Amino acid sequence: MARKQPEVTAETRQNIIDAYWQLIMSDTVNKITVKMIAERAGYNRGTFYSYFLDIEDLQSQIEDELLPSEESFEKLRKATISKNSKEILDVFMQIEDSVGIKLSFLLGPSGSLSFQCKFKESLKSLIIKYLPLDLNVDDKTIDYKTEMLCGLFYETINYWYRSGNKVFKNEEMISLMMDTIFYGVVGYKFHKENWEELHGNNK
Amino acid sequence: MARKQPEVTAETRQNIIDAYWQLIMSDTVNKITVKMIAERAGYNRGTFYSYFLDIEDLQSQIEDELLPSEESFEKLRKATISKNSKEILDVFMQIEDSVGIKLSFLLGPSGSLSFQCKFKESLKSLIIKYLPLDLNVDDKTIDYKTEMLCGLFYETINYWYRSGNKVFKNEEMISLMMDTIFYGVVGYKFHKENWEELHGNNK
DNA sequence: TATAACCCAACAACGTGTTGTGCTATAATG
DNA sequence: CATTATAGCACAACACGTTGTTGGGTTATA
Repeated sequence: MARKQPEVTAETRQNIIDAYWQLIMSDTVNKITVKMIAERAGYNRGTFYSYFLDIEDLQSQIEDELLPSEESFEKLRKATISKNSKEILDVFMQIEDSVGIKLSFLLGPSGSLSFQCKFKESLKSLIIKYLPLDLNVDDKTIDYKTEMLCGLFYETINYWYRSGNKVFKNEEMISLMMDTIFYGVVGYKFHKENWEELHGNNK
Repeated sequence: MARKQPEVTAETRQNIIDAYWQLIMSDTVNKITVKMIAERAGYNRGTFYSYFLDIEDLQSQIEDELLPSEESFEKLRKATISKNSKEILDVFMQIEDSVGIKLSFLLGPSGSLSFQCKFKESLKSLIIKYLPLDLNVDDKTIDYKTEMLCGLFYETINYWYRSGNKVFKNEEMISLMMDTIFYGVVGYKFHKENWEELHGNNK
């Protein structure tokens, strides 16, 4: 538990956080200790406990700052209404240098499962809140559809970060995602030859 | 390191593994130690090290046994060719009681990130190997499309396990997934009103 | 009676979280 | 201006738990 509560500084706190980021993002380290964080930050080990309960506490604090915000999706809602596609991009591709690097790490294989779950949950609740539903759709399937829509957003964001923004331009990426959402994963021909014959062209 | 290599039994090994499963699946425990595993299995702590290098070694061994197998997708390939939809279901929904429970746990929020990555990778390589591509599609986008197809498979499997197979029947689930893959995430009406006007109905 | 499978006790090494004490630079006070 | 005071941190030590290893002992089976 934090020992002396008032005797803390925002600067020292950030120094400890930065040291933690350096350690988890250097793939040479797998098991991180409080001692390592304190040494990297240039503080005594006891100082760590003046700022955080333990490593898990530190981790959850820095993760919460990286979740998709309410404001960003408010921008999306206005963008879909005002038909400004440029603003749609900005929401998901606001890779503000250091922030984008941290995000792509946490979302990756060496990242944090808890963060990925929280990220998906935030995405889902924001999608439900801001993206209007077609009321003609079966209530039974809408939950599944929402899950898939969220999944496509999530995977696209992940792909965007993994590809290092090199493969597609912003406009191409968002266009490709929208096409996939609205028209399906075209490109695999087995459905035309088999699937429609299986169930009949009932769609 | 395992001390006495020949002096081991498959039965004892399985008992230790079962004890580990009991511990990680009981949400009352968050930090698992070798001592806890040994006590739960009914063995001395030293016996654990005769069978596994450490907990991480145990974990990776049991995870590899749960990855989607080559045979299961061979069944899928034959199914798509022979147009037997029943066999397609069996591939992804062969929830053999205990196996399904373990799978859904590892794929969940309290599961294993390393397993989820290995699971996705296996899924991806199998999809690339067995699902035929439409050669008319742009090479640049096919990587992204494959990623999204894999994501939809993954999310559907996850949804299937999370819902406890209660919401949809097997046939309904696979039909819903196929529809989503081929025709997109219908149900959200914002695309008809906004998206097509944004980019023109160029698809 | 020999061996396989396991138990038991002990070990050094390391990480954890806490505590008491002392240092030093900056700020407040008479 | 000299002096106290305090905020921020260093340092050392503590009890405790986990780790991986080792040497020796036990028991049932063949």
